[in-house]
Amino acid sequence: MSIFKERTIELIRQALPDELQAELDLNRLVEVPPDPTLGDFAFPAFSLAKILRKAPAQIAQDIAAEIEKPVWLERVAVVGGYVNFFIEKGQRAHDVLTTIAAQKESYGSTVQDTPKTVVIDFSSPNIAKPVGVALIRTTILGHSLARIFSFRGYQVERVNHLGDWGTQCGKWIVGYRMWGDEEQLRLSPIKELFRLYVRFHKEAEVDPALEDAAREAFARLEQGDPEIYALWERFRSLSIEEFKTIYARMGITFDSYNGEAFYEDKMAAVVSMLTEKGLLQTSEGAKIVNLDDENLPPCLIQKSDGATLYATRDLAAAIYRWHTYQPTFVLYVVGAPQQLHFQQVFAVLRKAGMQWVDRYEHIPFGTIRFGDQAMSTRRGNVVFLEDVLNEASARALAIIEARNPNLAQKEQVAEQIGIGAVLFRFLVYSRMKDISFDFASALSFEGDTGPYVQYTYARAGSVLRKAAQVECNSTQLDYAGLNSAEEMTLIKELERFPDVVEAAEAAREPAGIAHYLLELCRAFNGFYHEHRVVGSNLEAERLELLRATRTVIANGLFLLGLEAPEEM
RNA sequence: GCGUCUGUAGCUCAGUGGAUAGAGCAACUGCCUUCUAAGCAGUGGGCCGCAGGUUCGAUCCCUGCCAGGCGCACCA
Repeated sequence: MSIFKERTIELIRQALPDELQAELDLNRLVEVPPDPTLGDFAFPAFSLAKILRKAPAQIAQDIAAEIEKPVWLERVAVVGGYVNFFIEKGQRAHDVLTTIAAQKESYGSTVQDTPKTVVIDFSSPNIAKPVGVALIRTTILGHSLARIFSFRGYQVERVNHLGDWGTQCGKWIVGYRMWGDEEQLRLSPIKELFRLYVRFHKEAEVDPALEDAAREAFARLEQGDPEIYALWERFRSLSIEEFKTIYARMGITFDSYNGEAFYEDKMAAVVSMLTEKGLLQTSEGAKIVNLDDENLPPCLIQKSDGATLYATRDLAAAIYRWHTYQPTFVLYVVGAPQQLHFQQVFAVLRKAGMQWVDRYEHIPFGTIRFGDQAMSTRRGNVVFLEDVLNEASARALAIIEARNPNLAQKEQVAEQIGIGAVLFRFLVYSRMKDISFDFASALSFEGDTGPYVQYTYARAGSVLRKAAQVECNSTQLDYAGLNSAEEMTLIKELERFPDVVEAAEAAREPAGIAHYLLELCRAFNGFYHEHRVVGSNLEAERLELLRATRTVIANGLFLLGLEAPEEM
């Protein structure tokens, strides 16, 4: 928790009647007043009125009278039913800035005595389909969540549950044999496989026999036909290689690429386990688990032709992950349309007596639209992640050429900014919101954007470089001097970063960190505009403020998966 | 029909059981001989979808309704 909120809560607790000290959730009750002139923290006494049978204003008076003022507290004021706390400014500046200076890249992080494991299943592309914008959201969200949980002291296992099995594999095998372009496959495997996928569906509309051919090809793959298997394996590894290069541009790595093919030989065990527990029923020729008592539609386990299904694979994966990782949490970062699917899978496991499924969570997110149409892979109506990144990077480079043509390593910085803009754009919305994708807003570098945050970081760094060339006029730090409105606003923002990280973990929601960074940067830029650093009589203290701001921006950007360029 | 998510400024979105509801974009106006103007400051702009209820207090919690998205058996 942030430094002074914690101290204020402790102070209030001691001032309360004994019987209330334990039961009140002060962390929830204590708030920051809407106007800083009212105080730094406030305790509303209204909720105690009924319990104590006294007027809120009287209770507030009583609490204020009980408080023994520590050195860090400037004063306490009672306004109506509120007890308002004013923190001593110099003390606050000192404690916040020295804490950040000491903790640096670990400021805001948590150490766990015995590290708990969290498995995060994200990105998980279907390798026969392209990395469209829909896939961007799970990839970016999952990556950020992985960093947040890691920062919060968890051992994180990043799992890419590849869609590398199923009848669509038969489609690319058939497609490749009929229209495949070997050259293109080497150059750009994902786009070539995508082209085959789209063409397959187009041709299959007039020639339904293609569907049969695909089914047959997949059946032969399952039987281990060496020629077909070699083809599949080649497509798979080419696709993974290309994914890895895109992931690398975004700083993403995985601990496992075990996907659907990996679980293929673990399906029979799931079916027999469900049979043994008497959960499997036959309905219309298919094997199902009835979930009436959970108020859910039945979960389909096996098709009438004997083939297993999506749910079966997820059951196998869930069981495997439990035994492999003994996780505290398993997070599935998968779109909101699949909420029912996960409810069903989790319900089946619960019925099978696997109580550990309570640790499993679906982390849903809203749909991405392009214009007013939903993405449709089959129609080829997609935007490639790679093209978005390339475009973003190119636009960033153009801006650098126009504004800062002498910048060193322009291409690298442009990549950081362009990709930063895309990542930030996708993280700044609450994950449940549907978002409408358009290049104009995704590639905007002004206002509430990643580049704005990166720019603020670079700008502060520029002042530090400038200061290094100037004689420092003060060695004795006097934090009490940092008492202007702009400085206090900035210090308060810096102070609350640990709370923001904690909330982001609890809600599985990186958007809070993105919004926090925007506010932090606004606070910094307000300060920057109003106060001179280099050559001022508070130079040393303000440099500390700059360093702390840069530390927190860097930590926050890291949690979102963005780079923090030194210069831009 | 059932379930679920969303509904806040012209647009895109924050926000919280509490004291006057906030940003960005767009529009208009200022600010670069001074540490990066990818910036800062200002102006205008709101039945917080509608109606009840709980509460000292609701934009926030509950119920109903309206609008939109998504899902609901052999795809994943």
